[in-house]
Amino acid sequence: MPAKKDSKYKPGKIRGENVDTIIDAAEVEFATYGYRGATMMRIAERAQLPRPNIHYYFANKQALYSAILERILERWNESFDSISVTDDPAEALSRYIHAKVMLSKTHPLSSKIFATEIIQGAPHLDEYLSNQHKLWVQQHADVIRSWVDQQKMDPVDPLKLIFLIWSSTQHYADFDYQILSVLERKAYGDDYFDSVASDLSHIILKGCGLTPPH
Amino acid sequence: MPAKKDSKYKPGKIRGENVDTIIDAAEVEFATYGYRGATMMRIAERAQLPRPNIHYYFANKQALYSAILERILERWNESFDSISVTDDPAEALSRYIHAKVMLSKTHPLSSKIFATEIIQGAPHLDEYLSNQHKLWVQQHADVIRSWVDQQKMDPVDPLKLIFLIWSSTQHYADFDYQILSVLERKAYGDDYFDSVASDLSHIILKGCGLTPPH
DNA sequence: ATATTACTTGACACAGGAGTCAATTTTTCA
DNA sequence: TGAAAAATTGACTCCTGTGTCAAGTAATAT
Repeated sequence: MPAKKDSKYKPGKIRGENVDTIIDAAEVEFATYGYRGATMMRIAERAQLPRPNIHYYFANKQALYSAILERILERWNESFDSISVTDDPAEALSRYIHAKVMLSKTHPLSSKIFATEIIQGAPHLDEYLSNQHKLWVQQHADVIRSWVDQQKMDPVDPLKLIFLIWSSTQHYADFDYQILSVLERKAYGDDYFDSVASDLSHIILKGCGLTPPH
Repeated sequence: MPAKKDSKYKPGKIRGENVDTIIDAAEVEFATYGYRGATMMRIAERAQLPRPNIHYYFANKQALYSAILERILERWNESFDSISVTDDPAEALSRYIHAKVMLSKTHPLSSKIFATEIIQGAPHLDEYLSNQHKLWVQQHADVIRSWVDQQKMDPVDPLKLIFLIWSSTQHYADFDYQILSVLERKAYGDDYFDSVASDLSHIILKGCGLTPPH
């Protein structure tokens, strides 16, 4: 186990850099092969480090994977200011959709790792799903329900609306290969995600009886 | 290589049964661990057959996986009657959404395997994506475009509408663990998928300026 | 009944991958 | 500059998983 506690020596500039390099390499690997399919060997190659060096920073594959999941969940939490009962639904939903689409743009690997994890039964996210995550959903569903009660929008099922937003926005990160194949492109264009956000907002908001802001 | 050509002996009742058992077992395994993470050993255990027996029917892991992908694509193709320019958009889209939701209900494992395959870069579906699949999408996008041109619906981007329908419907198969965790259930209720189909239809059709049929 | 083919299965060889360790080099700071 | 901690890395062990093979048993057709 590498140093982490009190020591009169610098805990690490090198450490920080290497940890980042390793995590970046591992994200690609885990997104491409899933947890079981990923190998420490390929992660080491991608990071351009000898394999034992990876084990110097992360005791084992599981620890490395956990570190990555943690980083993903942190980002998720940071990225979303909560919505509230007094918000304008059109405004709030539109912003949320935009934020989710931008996450797909900026962190597609995170989205893929998370998606794979869920598809495969969330073996490493059980606890998160049934605690933090469930709470988040319930709170936000409550807000949507209150908007419905205030007749600010059509009587849609709040959970299904949340699932609709998640699925349609994450799709552009998770299924990028399929989409790019259809588009006959190698990569998304510069402002493709902007158009996705605005098109999705249009359909979803209008579908809920709301008028997209400005 | 097992017999397949002319032989005066029965090619196999036993064969048929075993192949089915193996494929069923393998679907669970591939959906749960992805191609690389899956092991022939666990597939054999699930199928309750000795491992070499699996190799008697499928030369190797790749062959078994290919057989499964093929079966999935066949089902996909069977399940969808094409839509056409003269169809009523509301009718046609609503039917398509319903059909896709029902595929999520009846074949969640197929959906997960397909999703994982795409997320990981479609290494085994390259050819399908850039041929058959691309054609299908282009044809259907053309129909939607013609509906737009005929002013039968709002001027939505046909591709983004197709992606929206795919993502929102497949989500209930692929992300079942997440959804069930939020719903605090062990499995979907009997008519949950019906409500999904109708709620999604409502939002998406209305979002495109259409009125849901009946 | 028997020859022929289909199917079964234990035992093996081999490769890939995880994790360890000890010896060494580099960095740090007093 | 030198002692201590951090970081690197080659070499090793052990395990899991794939695919093969040969010797067997069961099914089938004449």
